[in-house]
Amino acid sequence: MERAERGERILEAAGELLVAWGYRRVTIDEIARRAAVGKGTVYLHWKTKDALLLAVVLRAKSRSLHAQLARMRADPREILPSRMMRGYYLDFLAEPVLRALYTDDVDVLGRLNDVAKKELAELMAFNDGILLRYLAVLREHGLVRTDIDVRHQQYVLMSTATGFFMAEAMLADHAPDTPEVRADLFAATIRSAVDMPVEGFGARAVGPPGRSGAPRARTVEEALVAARRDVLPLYEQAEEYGAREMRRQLRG
Amino acid sequence: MERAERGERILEAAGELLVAWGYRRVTIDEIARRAAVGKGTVYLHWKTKDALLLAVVLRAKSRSLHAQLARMRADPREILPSRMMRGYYLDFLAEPVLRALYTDDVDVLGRLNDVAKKELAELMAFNDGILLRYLAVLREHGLVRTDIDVRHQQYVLMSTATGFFMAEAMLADHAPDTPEVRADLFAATIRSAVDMPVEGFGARAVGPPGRSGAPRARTVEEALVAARRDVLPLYEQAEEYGAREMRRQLRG
DNA sequence: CGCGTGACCAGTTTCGAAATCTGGTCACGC
DNA sequence: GCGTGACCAGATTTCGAAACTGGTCACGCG
Repeated sequence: MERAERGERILEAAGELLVAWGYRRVTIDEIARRAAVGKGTVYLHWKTKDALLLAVVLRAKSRSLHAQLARMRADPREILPSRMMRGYYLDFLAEPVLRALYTDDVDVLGRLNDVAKKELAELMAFNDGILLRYLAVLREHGLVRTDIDVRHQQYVLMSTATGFFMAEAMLADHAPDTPEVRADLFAATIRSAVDMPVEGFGARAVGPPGRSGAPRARTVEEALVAARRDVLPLYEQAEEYGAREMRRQLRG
Repeated sequence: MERAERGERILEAAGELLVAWGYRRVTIDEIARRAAVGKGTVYLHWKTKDALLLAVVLRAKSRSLHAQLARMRADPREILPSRMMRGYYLDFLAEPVLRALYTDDVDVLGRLNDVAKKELAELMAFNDGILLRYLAVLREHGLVRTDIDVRHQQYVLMSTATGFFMAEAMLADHAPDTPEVRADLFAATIRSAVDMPVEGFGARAVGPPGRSGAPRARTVEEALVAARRDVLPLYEQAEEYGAREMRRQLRG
């Protein structure tokens, strides 16, 4: 049990340094000093520096994913794109590592070696796939607009998210002061652009005819619960992928 | 007439080089060579290198603004945020200088001297003000949603635009292939998030009670034409500002 | 006389080699 | 057997010298 706790301390120290100094300036020596272990010990846990810092990022992402899952389990409405992205956005702001990843992106990602870059690219491709399947599921259940091609819808989602994330750094001056307000604006944008509008329908009838035999839900609430059954496994899969990837970077 | 044509050639050469090499690598010597004038001649036209390159950017922006105005004069619907941003986006993609400004932004803007930075910051602040007044005008005429604070609405507009602009560089892989499709997705996003929804209303009744004595328009068409009367001067003002700024950078 | 020019200057950037630092290893010893 | 830090090769930083570049201006051509 000594071992795991030590690894944890190393990850913690690496995370702090990554946020405070940026990738370029972080040194293994300093990480070891902060974690109060010998330098060699760091290499008993991770193959390379990149593997360690990748693990830091993966852990932050995994935490965010975990929170996401908890929210969705607690309230099926959280599977709606607007709600989901709202949560993601707030987690992103609260998690310094993830924020640094976007704010400093050149600094943080520019110096990764090719292996780590490939891992990260794979992770993003994987997440891309998950997002696409997620949108397809919601479409089946009449929970997102169907007047746009799924891939286009995904592009809209990604672009808008990129915009609000980048705005944190670029439009900092003119931005509404509280993260919650910004999150709400982001959510409202996604809701009107991606979520299936329900108000107009009296929140009763849902969406278009579900293809491929998905049973037609009567109320939005029912559709949400039904869709959640299909969405949760996707997120669990994403979580699993991250965990597996993190394990792959370990020694032993 | 010799003079103006010469200045034009210099601007042209500077623009080409800016796009091809990025700000850092552009040299006055090379600009002069390409424009087939002596180096000193460049300084007969502009006070400094930064003034010249700022002029290149301002001219590109001015061209975009000019096209915008032409579109709005031709069709009042072009004043709607979704339409306006769509045009802006396409111009942006078509104008290499503007595109380079976003793609390379660190490279292009990072090296400007303090004076040029201040000018640019002022320009952006000015445009910010214009955008705000533009939204206020449209609101008066019931052409944009009123369920959001104007400043928040502006933030949504800027963030979303930032996202679609950055996506050009960041999401290049997964992006729909034609600029027009991307422009349409952008426009659709803005439309649903910012434009006043009209379909549901049968495109007849318009918006909320106009305050401050603006006469209540009966149809969307009428509202558009009325709003255009107030919007055009704003854009002309922006154009004027750019022209003035450009003149300020000249010799004599 | 006036406009365009390129040699010229000062300040900045680039270059290159020496010096320093850092990721990663491994023989040691607790 | 696990943790450690001295150690090594390769990468990065440093720093003075060399090269370049923005900007000026005395010249001379028309």
